[in-house]
This record gives sequence, C-alpha cells and structure tokens, in this order.
Amino acid sequence: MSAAKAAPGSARPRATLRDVARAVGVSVATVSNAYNRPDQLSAGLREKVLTAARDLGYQGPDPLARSLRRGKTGVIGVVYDAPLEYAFADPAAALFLGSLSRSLRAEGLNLLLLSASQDPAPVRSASVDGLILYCASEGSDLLAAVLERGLPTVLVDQQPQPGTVRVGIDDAGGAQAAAAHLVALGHRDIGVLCLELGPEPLGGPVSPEREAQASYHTTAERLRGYRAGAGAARLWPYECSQNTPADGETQARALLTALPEITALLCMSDVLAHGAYQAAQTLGRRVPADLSLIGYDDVPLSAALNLSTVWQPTAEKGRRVGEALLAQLSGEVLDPEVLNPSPLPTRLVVRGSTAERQG
Amino acid sequence: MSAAKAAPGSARPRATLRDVARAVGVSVATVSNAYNRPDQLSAGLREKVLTAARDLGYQGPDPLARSLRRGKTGVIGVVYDAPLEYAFADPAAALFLGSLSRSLRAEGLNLLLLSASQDPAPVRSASVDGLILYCASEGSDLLAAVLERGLPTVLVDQQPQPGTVRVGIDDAGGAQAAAAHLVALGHRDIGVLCLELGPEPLGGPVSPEREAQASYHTTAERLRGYRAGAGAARLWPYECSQNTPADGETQARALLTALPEITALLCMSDVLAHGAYQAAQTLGRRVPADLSLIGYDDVPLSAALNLSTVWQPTAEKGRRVGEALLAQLSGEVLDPEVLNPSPLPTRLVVRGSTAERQG
DNA sequence: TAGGCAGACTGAATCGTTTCAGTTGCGGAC
DNA sequence: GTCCGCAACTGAAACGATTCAGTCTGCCTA
Repeated sequence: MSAAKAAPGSARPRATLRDVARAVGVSVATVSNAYNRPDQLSAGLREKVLTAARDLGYQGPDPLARSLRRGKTGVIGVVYDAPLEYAFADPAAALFLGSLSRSLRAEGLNLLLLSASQDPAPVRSASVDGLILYCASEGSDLLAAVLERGLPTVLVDQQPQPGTVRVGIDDAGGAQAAAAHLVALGHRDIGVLCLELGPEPLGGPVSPEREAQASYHTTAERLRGYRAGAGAARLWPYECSQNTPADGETQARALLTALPEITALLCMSDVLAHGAYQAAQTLGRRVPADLSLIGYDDVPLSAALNLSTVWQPTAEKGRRVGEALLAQLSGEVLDPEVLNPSPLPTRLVVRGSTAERQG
Repeated sequence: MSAAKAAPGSARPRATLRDVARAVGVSVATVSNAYNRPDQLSAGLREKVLTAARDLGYQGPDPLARSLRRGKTGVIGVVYDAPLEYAFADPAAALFLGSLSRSLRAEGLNLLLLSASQDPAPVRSASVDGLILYCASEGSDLLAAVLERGLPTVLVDQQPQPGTVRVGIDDAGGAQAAAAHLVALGHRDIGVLCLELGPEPLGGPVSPEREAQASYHTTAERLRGYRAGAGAARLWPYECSQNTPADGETQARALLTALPEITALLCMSDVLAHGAYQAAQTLGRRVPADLSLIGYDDVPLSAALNLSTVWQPTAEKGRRVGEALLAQLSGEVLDPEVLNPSPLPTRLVVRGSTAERQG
C-alpha cells in the first residue's frame, strides 16, 4: 500500500534536486540550471528535467536552501513592540503597512510581522533582509536588538539614531495646531486622551512624573505639542493603555466624569476620539455644542464621522520607508539628508466636531 | 568593484560559528552547543565561547542556516489574493489577522504576509512551515499553488477542498436574516452593495451572468442569502471593485441616483456601509428615515455609527484557524470534524440604521 | 590538419548550521 | 587492576540548493 501517502501528518521525504538529477541521469547543476538559467542547457533536456520533476513531485528549488546559498530571503521584518492585535486595530497603522507593502512588492519583497512584545528574541531569529522598527518605546531593548542585526534598517516615528535611517512626522507641530485651535475657540479646560506613555500599561490620570518619563516618542511629542499650543489653558491628560475605541471611551468617560468643567478633548489618535465620541453621547454631552473633540491621524473614517483631526501623510510615510529600505538593499550610499530626512508635515483639519465654547 | 570594506552598505563578511570556534580553539559543534544546549559543555567554556562571540561580532546562529538544518522556519504564510493595502483597509481582516497572530504567537510563530495578487510565485517561493489562504477567487491558480506546496494549510472563507482544513462562517444565513429584516420592515426595492464578484475589477450594476459566475465564495454566498431572504422584494445589486468606504460611497451614490425608488441598502461589508452612509448624507437622504442601511461583519466602529449589521465571530475565526494550523504542525491526525467543521454562526444585529419604510 | 571556439554539461566547493555517533580522560565500584 | 559510566568535547555527515571553473564534443575556419 501507499505507506508514505497514507498518514496525513507524516510528510513523505520531499524530492530534491538530486533525486531529479538521478532520475534524468544528469548532474544537479543541470537541474538547477533548468530552473534558474534556461539558456544554459538545451531546450530538449530542460523539458525532460521539468517532466521528471513533475513526476517525482518535486516542488522546485527549496526556498530555504536557495536563500541560504544566495544570501537573500526576499523578506522584510516589521517589528512591532506590542501584540499585533493592536497594530491591526489601528487604521493608521494598517494604512502605513499597506503603503509600505505596496512599495516593497515592486521588488518582490514580502512583509514578516514580528511582534516582539516582551522579548527581542523574534528579532534576532528572523530570517530577513531588512528590518523596520515601527513602534517601540525608548527604553526597550528592541531597538538595540534591531540595530545589532546589522541589516538595512529603517526607524519609523522614533527618536533618531546615529547612522540609521529614520522616517517621522511633525508630531508636535500638528498637536500644537490642534491645541491652539481649541484655545482660539475659547476653551480653557481641555482634556487630553493620551496614547501609552510607557511600556507598562497604565490607565487614568497622568502624573507629572509619568509625563516626564514618557518613553514613546510619538506620545511624548504630541503631548509636548499640546502643551506648546495650549498656552494658558489648562490641560488634563488621561492615559489610555490601548489604542482602541473601547479604551478611549473608558478613559474619556472617566475624564469627563471627574472633571465636568472640561469643554474640549484633545485625542492622540482618531481611534481614541471615536471612543470619546461614544462616551460623550453616553454622558449626554453633545458634540460639538457641549464638547469639542479633536483627533489625530485623520484615518479614512474620520471624514465620515465629521471629526476634526490632525492629518498626517500616513501613506507617504509608508512609501518613504519602503524607498529608504530599498535604497539600502541596493547598497546605495546614504547621505545625511536621506538618513534623517526632515519630518513629514502634519496639518490641522477642522471639521464639525469642534466649536466655540458655550458661555 | 570597489573595496568591499569602504562602502557603508556593503557589510563586512559576518562572523560564523567556525570563526568563533577557531578563536576559542574548540570545534564548531561545541560553539553550537554553547547556544543550543548549555548542558553539553562546562559553564566555563561556554562563558569563553560567548565572550569570543561578542568580541568577533558574531550575532548568534544564522536563522536561515538553522532553519534549513532543522527543517522549521517558525513562519506561517498568509496568502491574500489582492494587494495587501486592501487587506489592511478592512477592519474585519485586521481583526482576523490580529486574532490569528495571537494564537500563533503562543507557539513562537510569526506571520508572513504574501500578497499574490497576479501571480502565485510568492506562494511557491516562500519559506514557511504552513500556509493560510485567506481570500481567493475560485478560479485562481492560487489555491492550486497553495495545495501543491503540501504544507499544513488552512483555507479561510473558502469553498471546501477535500483533505484540507477549512474554516468558514454561515455567510448565507446572516445575509438571509438581513434581507428578511428589511422585508419585514416593509421594504420592497432593496439595493445591494456587493463585494467583488470576480477577479477582474468591475464596478456598477451586476449583470445576471456575472452574478451566476461569482467566483468569490463570500460574495456569492452572501448574495445567495440576500436572495433567499428577500422573497418577493426586488434586489438591485451593484458591485464595488474594492472594499473601501470610498468605493462604497461611489457605488451607493450611483445606485441611489439611478434607482430612486430604493428605500433600503444591503451592504456586504460594514466598510461599504460606512461609505453608503456618506453617500446618503450627500444625496440628502436621512438614515434610517429615508433609507435603511445594513452592513456585514460588525466591525468595532459600527456600534459607534449605530449601524445595523450582521455580526460574525471574526476573532473566533482567527483563533480556530490558528488552532487548526497548530494541530497540523504537531502532526495530529485530522478527523473529518476538524477538517471541515461546521460554519461559525452569524447573527443579525439591529441598531439604528434600519427602520420601517416610509409610506 | 590543426587551431579555435561556442555550446552543453559536470564536479566540487560553498552557504552556516545541527546533530549523531564517537572518542577521550577520569573518578569510583568491585 | 579492571571495568563501567559519565562528563566534556569532537568529526563529519547532513540540510538543499547555487555557481565557478572546467571538460568534452563537434563544427567552423584557415
């Protein structure tokens, strides 16, 4: 009986180049050439090789062995320092990854998602040609692990590192504009829905110490921008431990309940703002009449929700990261301008969720 | 060629196990053991090896060579037959991938995103331990390429295939409930915003031929369910070539303009429904007073938008897929129940976007 | 007839590990 | 004194390909 075939789990030993070579009576080099350099053998022989391969159930050259020999895997690792669920839950991240994948696909590169939440091990043991560090807190040893690999690398929305390409946006500028907008509308007590400030999850009111020690670059910059734009207005920052509508709603409700005098809310992401919207409705506060709301990122849905927000060039960011990586892969020399380009611009988008403060 | 050392891009030849072994004066096996089986050598020697490795700039065993030798890569390929941008743009897909990645991470597996939009080549040349076919039209040679690899495989939302695990949901049942709900509310002319029916992008009204030849399982099933639930009511299907709010808006506007008698809209995804919402506003039709709207998937945001929709257990689906794959990887025998489990249930969620038809 | 040359194919080294099957040296049991 | 067992380490064969430098025909040219 077909012993090897019967058991579903137990893979029969796969055919290799050598098996095919033996079957046809040629050398392995010739079989390899049949796949990789058709011009190196006669058409007739090539046909014979390919037929024999099919008969033997040979799948074509093993990708792993090929990668080892060639020194290229065709894979780019995207390192995320939180569970991937969170990455996928954020439309801005999704947009970025989509745009990135688009620019890499042109070169036949695929994306390997590396979630190195606790532990940089996945970064060390990934077979990749390049790495992209997408989101990591400053203190984490993730950055070190990434740099140690010595592979072409791009840092995204991160503190610049000497000798490494970084792509970022003008986080503080956008935040400042958002805060200034609210102040101009007469708001004086403004709540802030913060993204994570540090790796240990912590929700609720943000203490000055925690604010001072903020280790996520994006969060720290946006908060700095809010402060700069708020002038004499009072800011009440609350931290959301996850970038989800649910957490935004929870913290917004806590914030609005604890501090009823607040008339406007600065949210560090649109996702949080969506949650805050929900909270406002639950609490019977109308947006924008009773509460002004402003997000960050300008994800596609925010237009539909009529949410004022800070736009960032997410897709462009992805494109740039892809290009910077490709440049390194092709061994281009990196001049400083490319290495650490000026941050991409952000822009305040005023829609219907912000209004003058009601007397 | 220029000097290899000078150019910043050209990496110096990396240190290998052999270099370390030579430096310490031991065999390569010992160095390997220092990393993989500390109990096989004295603590002192191990320390010496690790120190020498650090001095030489040795990064640890090369992942590629290790994978080749061990026959395991620790990577699962997720095959998507459209550009990845679309995958990321769909919150339901994101949720699924997040949940999947969660169940795989427990075993240290990472996700390789394979966009095989035109061409199954990436599927053939990916170094993976298993494959997940997420979204593919029936006719495409993608399915064949995936099955040919002979790796542990799970099909998602796909026509069942003999001998392969498939995880799916009750697409038709949910659709039927949605349609029936509208009919019960008195609607008799109902527009349908369809997802893609075939691989060639095609927007606008759906011809009976195209409907008959629908090659995407999900689309075909949902449409079938709508028809079953609609009874005597008239259905007007329009096709969206992309699952995006923008495309949903475009087609919804076209549909509502061409067929003003329509009083309700069945959308095959919440994302399309969000676009339709927008279109309705633009056209001055109030939801639900002038137009009932119902989506599919119940993505997180739809609750906030108060959108009636069909819920599906997206996260559970991801978990099941992960488990099914892990089971195969550990060589478990697959009984038919596991191989092709009954579809996961869907459920109509009535919110505020559907109402009785206005006389 | 010799020389040259192109086409077709092969041998063997190499990529960087892991791991099985030994080999050594040594202290303890009998 | 011999034998056993154990700990510590090594040799060499895989893993499955790619590729460089040949070798061997056979044909064309002078």
